[in-house]
Amino acid sequence: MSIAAPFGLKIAIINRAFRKRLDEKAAAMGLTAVQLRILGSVSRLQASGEVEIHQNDLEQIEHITHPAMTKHLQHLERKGFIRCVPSSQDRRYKSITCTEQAAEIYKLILAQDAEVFAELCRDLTDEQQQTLIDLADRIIRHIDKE
Amino acid sequence: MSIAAPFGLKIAIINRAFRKRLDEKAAAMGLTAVQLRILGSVSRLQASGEVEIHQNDLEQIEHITHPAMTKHLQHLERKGFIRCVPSSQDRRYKSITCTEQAAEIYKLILAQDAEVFAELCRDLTDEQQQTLIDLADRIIRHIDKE
DNA sequence: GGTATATAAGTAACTAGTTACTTAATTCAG
DNA sequence: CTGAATTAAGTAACTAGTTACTTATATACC
Repeated sequence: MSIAAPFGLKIAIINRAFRKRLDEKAAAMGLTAVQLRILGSVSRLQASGEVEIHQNDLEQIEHITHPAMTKHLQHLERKGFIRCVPSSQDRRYKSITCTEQAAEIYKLILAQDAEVFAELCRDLTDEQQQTLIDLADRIIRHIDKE
Repeated sequence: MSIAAPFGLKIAIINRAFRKRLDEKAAAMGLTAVQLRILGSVSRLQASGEVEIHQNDLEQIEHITHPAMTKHLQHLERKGFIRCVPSSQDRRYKSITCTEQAAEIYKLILAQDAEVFAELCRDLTDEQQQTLIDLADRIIRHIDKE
């Protein structure tokens, strides 16, 4: 039944399955999958010594549009995971920082994402899993070219 | 940048890119990508001689939850693409039929999905494209097992 | 026949995403 | 130095998806 389906549907099905499983793990922190992933990116950039993190940067990393990211950051700020202040250099930018409780969260999100991946791809060999990742990367590179 | 990203993010990025492109094609008929896909499933079931099509069946095919499907069908009915009547056998079910204008739409959605697939996977060989489809099918089979 | 259970569908309230538009700060041309 | 173009962020209104709950019909057991 799923086998004859259009590819767009297959991607949508896998995407929903992935998010559902990650949502369950993220709920333990009072977050959703997407919020946790964004928080992870802030955490990683901060740990890597980035001078200032802007909403703009996160939009490019997550491939999310402006209004969506605005809402995610408002949720994260309201829950006390991040803090946003206008940049002193250019007051159009807002400078985003993690609070202490979120400092090393990027390790957690990476681990949990890997768990869900392993769960969904249990029927695939290690080699097939790596092939899948490579193919996905190639498609994303193509998307980024445009 | 995308290369080091968690796999869940990669799937989400590809899913959004796919839906955006399909949305643009579907807009020519006054529909969204998801609505067009559901209409295609109704059309295909009807053409294959299914006795009665229920909301239930469509939810399983599309892997969509009940409330989401309820809204999609309401949109499709309001726009005149489908018609819903209570089944005479069991009045809990609603029996869904395409109007004439939607009769062979499943061919259109298949063609447009294939176009978007080809566009996104332009940098992949035919063999790699087939591998991708096979791996996706295997993951979906695993999801269905649960 | 009458009550308990199961099942199809609908509703409420929420997060996630989109396009189109507005606001505010900066930059650059004259 | 002023005014136009650029750019970061926010808002409005919408579709898409979720969980949790309600309603209504049908079945099954007594």
